[in-house]
Amino acid sequence: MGQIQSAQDGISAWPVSSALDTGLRTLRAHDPLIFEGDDADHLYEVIEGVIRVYKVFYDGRRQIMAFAFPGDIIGLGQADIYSFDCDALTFARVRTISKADLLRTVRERPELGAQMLEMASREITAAQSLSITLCRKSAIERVASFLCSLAERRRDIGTSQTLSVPMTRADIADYLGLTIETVSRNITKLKSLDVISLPTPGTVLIHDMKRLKRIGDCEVDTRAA
Amino acid sequence: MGQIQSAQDGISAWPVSSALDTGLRTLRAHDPLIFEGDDADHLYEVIEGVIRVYKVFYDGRRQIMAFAFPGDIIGLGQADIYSFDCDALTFARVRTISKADLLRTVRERPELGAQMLEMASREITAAQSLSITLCRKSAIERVASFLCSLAERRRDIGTSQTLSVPMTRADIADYLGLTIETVSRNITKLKSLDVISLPTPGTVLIHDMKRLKRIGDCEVDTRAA
DNA sequence: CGGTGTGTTGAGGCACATCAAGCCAGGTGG
DNA sequence: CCACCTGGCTTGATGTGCCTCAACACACCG
Repeated sequence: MGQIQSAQDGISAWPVSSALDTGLRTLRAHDPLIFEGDDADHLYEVIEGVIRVYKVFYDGRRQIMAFAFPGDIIGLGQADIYSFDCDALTFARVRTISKADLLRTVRERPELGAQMLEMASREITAAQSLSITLCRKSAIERVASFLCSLAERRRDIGTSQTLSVPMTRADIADYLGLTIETVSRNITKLKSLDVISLPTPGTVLIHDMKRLKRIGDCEVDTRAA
Repeated sequence: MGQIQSAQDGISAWPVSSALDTGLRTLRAHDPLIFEGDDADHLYEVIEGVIRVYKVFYDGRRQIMAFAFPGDIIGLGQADIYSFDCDALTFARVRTISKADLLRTVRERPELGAQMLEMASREITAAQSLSITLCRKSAIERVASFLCSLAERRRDIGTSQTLSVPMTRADIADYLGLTIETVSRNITKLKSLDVISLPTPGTVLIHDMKRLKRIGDCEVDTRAA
């Protein structure tokens, strides 16, 4: 249970890995993958499961910077040492890619460099849109846009769909810059607005995708009861 | 007045531009450089002055995503069209770089691709740290870390230094996700803590760099009077 | 001289944090 | 079997940091 669909787009969305000597690694839930300060000599491509990328502060507060799903690459924005911690949210498999190998290969096949730049571009866009989410949006807008972005990763966009949400309220809170209580209250609010329901724990049923998206994009005034 | 030091590291920190057919463009304060939705066919390297990168929302609110200083590249994270607006904060000069030319050149000289990836990496790091600033920090911590990051761009880090701050309170507020009043109040608070002073408008004198940095890094409890 | 843009300061309100209590499911041990 | 604990989640009461609204100081300019 709680297991994310394995890469539905086939073996790997990222052609670089197929041109390289790569390894595989299997993680159980909560197994660590990267510690902040480690030598950043590898990239990781998520094959199955969900990986949690986060920073812990001196005072114990935690900012989750990303949930990495199958097809995502971890470590692109890292120079010599990693600036974050990283562990498995669920059972997961990742492909390990040596950065040294990768750079050598890119030298031989420049077109792969463009691919990597594109991946990096996407990561920049993601980080910037997270900035905006965290700064400009109200609590309910953050929760709504979080659910939307989960749904969008599942490709099959319709008006109604069920969504596996393997992360706890604490994970969501630390990703959205809220407390678990506020996350919980706003999920309840979305329920009472008939936009979603929770058939089982760890599952969200989206009734009205368009409305959820409008709320997440700040196009709805949700202050009324 | 209000003019930022021109690139003190010489002609260009970015070797790519020297290998390419590039153009130059001069902007007066408030001249636009990029409109959201434009074809993203160029990158821009700031030579002199400060460029403001921002998004405007349907409701008129504005999020400044970056202030670009000499040596910075604008447009790296953009696919086919720009997703932001961009104008000059001060008098500025930028080098225009055709993306098509650039890609062609990278194909011939793969080592430039690695350079670009590094630039992209830096941008990812910047965007992520902005996320954290916006989400985890109190108002005074945001203002302090903003001043610190301005000071760090000036390289010469000591315990005391004067800083040219060419942006208005509104710019700072829209960068930090605060209101102009809150920015003003917290600058006053930093003054009354004897960490900074304002010799003239547009100039900040940092008395205690270490303390400012500690505040910006959330290592100080500033709730007491 | 009034008009405009920028910055500062004060009073009050609101959204979210904090503190606290309780529900439910699952596990463990008597 | 029940008693008890634990972890995840929800809900309520209260506090607080920042926003909102408002007034004013100051420089610049036609």
